[in-house]
Amino acid sequence: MNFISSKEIRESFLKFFESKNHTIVPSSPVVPFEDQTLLFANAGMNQFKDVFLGLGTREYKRAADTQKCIRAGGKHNDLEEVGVDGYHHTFFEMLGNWSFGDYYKKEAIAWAWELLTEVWKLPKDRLWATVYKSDEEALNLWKTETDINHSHILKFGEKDNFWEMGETGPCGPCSEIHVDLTDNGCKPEDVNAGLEDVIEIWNLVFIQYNRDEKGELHPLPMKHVDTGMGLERVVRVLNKKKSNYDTDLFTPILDKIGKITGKKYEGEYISPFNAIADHIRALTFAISDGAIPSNEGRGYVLRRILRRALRLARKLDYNEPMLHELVDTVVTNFGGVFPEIRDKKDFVKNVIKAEEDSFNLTLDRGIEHFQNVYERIKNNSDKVFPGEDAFKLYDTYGFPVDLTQVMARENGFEVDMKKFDEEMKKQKDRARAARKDEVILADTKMFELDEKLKAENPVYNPYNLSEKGIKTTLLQAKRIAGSDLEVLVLKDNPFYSESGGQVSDTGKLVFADGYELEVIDVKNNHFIYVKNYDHRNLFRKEVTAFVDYKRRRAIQRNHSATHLLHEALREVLGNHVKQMGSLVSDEYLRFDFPHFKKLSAEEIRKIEEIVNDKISGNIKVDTLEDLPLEEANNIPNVKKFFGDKYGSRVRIVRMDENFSAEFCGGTHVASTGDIGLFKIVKEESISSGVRRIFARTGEGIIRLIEERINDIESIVSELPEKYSSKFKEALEKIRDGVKSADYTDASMMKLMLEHQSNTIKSLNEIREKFIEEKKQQQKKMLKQNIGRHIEQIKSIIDSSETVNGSTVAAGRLDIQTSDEFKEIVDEIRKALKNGVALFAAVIDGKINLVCAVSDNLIKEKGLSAGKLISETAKELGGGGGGRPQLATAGARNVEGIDASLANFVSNLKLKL
RNA sequence: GGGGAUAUAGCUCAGCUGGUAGAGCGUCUGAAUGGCAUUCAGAAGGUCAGGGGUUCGACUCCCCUUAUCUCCA
Repeated sequence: MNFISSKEIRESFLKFFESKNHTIVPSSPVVPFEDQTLLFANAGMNQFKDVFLGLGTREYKRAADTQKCIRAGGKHNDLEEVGVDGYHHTFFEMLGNWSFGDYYKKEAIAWAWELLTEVWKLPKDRLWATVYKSDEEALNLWKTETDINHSHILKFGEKDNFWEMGETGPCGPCSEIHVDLTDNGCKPEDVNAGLEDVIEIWNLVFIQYNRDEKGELHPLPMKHVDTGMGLERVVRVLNKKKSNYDTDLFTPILDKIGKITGKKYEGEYISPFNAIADHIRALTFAISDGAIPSNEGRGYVLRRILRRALRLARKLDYNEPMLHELVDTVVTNFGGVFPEIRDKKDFVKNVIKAEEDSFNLTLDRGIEHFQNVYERIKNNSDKVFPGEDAFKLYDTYGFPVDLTQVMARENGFEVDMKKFDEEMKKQKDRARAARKDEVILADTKMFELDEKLKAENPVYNPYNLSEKGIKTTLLQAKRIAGSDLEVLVLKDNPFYSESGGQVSDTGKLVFADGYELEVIDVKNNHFIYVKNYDHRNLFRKEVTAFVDYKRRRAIQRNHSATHLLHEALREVLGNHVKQMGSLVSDEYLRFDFPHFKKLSAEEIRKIEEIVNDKISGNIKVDTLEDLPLEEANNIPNVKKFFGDKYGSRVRIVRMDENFSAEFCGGTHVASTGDIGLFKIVKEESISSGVRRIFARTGEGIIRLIEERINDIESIVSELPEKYSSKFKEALEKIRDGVKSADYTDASMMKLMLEHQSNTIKSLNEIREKFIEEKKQQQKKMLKQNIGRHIEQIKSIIDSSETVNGSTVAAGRLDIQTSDEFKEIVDEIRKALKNGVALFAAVIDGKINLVCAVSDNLIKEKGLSAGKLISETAKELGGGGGGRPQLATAGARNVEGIDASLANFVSNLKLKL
């Protein structure tokens, strides 16, 4: 058989199913932001999960695709295995075809056979089929629909041939196709035996049951087909290679690794080469789809993959960052099928380079810690590097244990790996135990419409808002146990319910008899929270619902501004910018997106300029209601949100056809001019690689100005009169200006903000100058005072008695602050050549004591300042200590000072 | 979600069982040299991350918060 490229194989698969009336769909992102239960896309069916669960539908009944998948860390794949053999991967492509309630086993089996044997020309006598032990239907179809050797159809049990999505949910029997690559042909018992030469290449799953909580199976009204075939494996089989890495999916990357490191792809180098080639594919695809290496969740999986690749690069004697250099090769080879990696190329390289640098830093720190441990143990005769220390290096400082082993061996030591593994097990047990304690509190049933309510057809329509309110009736009222909150359901609900980052509306309900209830929150479209409901019977009573109109309009300004900001960010920073989180309230808007460095002042200025230009253009905001999903997807540059699921019909909000279009269920201004001024007030990092922007619009700008005035006032109030007077005047003017300001006048707002910024700037300069002046003054004072104290100390010492040639000095010092007291402590020893001195000072009503003893007396008489001072301190109701030369203490009994000082002198005389 | 670690001068970090906050590099000043590299002498520079507690006294011990690093899930 001649060489067939991976590109041809991928294309022929899709073409084959297209000819069988399948819709070819793009791969879903490998990073499933909308599915919290899944770290990475790990099978082709992920994007159709909602269909199988009966929650969603598609425009088509047959589909085929090649799906980007990542399996790392979980049950399916141990990261440490990748590269060692020829068929484990972190990243791979899964070819698949699906039927949603359309064709079933017969076609699935016939077509699979046709593709494998007629299109790809695999020898029929080398193929084996397996079916679920009781699935006679599939067994017979293999016999009637294909010309497979009947002795090559085998039955297996649950483990191999029954597929389940989870503990409950859709499931069914499957039928696998295995290929025999042995030299002389295999026997039936070799299938599913884990042999390298007899491998499964295609799994056909027939979803026909739903498993309930009791574990019982119920037939599904709609039966589905879900198949999966690993591209890497197929390419290897069709090209008769021993290893997946010997295919054109990997060889260009392996060549590039060889070029960079100068090593040949042979012998002990094969496994690191393979692993690096595998890992760079995973990293490139995952980062392109929006994941970023970090210390938790999927980001952490990426970090581990990247660090493993770097560790293995060291086995190729290459210690420099090199992974980012491989991105180009990946993009050249896969950018045609997956254009997203081409678009994000530079971003991916930057992220990888940054992470490589950060790992090098971690390694440097780890080496230091290794040295510390080694210094401690180097003279040990057993030459064992303790497992606890190796674990600590790994656990706390991220230093890979294999590097510890290498470094230990270089010094003739061996790491105690048994102990290391024990520590690791403890760590895992801890994490697992903590997981069990989790309690799920969410009472979701509270916010679902029951059958009775559904029959009433309650309407959720927050879009056509009027200040006059809307008349409707009350369908339900339920108290939340243990609270003063009541949950109401209206026939028509005009209150927006939190979604897509936009906060819920507030407002009030007014009943015909004048009874009013305040609306404080809305959940799941229909459920309205009110406070202090007095339990009168309101069932089916007429009510007028008033949304807090002013607040809603402020929210809408921020929401529309968020859309403009999103597109402006993409224009200024690049198209890797995606919404990772968003909050739209009446006060401000918040927007999170992936970006690897701080935004510069210039970038922020540009972004604001673009948004404000669009505002001053007063562009009409279009809402396309109830658009078919497919049509919506075709809108150029349309943005979807993570965290939202879309049905077959969607809502699009568009501002300027060439600028911004987003899937969005939120409410917006009529035209952009209503927004007023847009101003970014803060830009920060919330985790590595993720930035957060806070911005304000419209009335929020006025609030911003007012907040700033308060800031300025508090600064001014700290300043002395000579600096503050002119600012006080300016403040009054601004306050007056704000009162009469019109927030829709964007240029006026802009002027006010600029003027204010300048004021704050010059104010801060003056403040710093003032603080510096004050500080210098205090220092000068301190010096002067200390000079005085030293004089006092000297005079006390000079006028003290001497006993046997040694001075015995004691006295009170006139010191007010503990700073000054600290400063004079070592001056005492300087002034005291031969003798003992004890000084006391009362600071803040407490006694501070210091005692000094000259060196000769410590040696000759065994005196200790620490002991002496603690005796005196005890007398005075305190304690203290220190070294023999010098000690300090504190006490409370101020009246006793003079007596204790006298006592001290007379006691000492006896000792000298 | 759970565990470990770190936060001290502009930078890199010491600081023991509570009792005088330090080093190296950098900065500034001065000296040596025709200039630079360099050498020597001196100086400035600290809310010991923030907040609470224990204590006569906390950089040090305890608790909380924040930020960063790291491992496990």
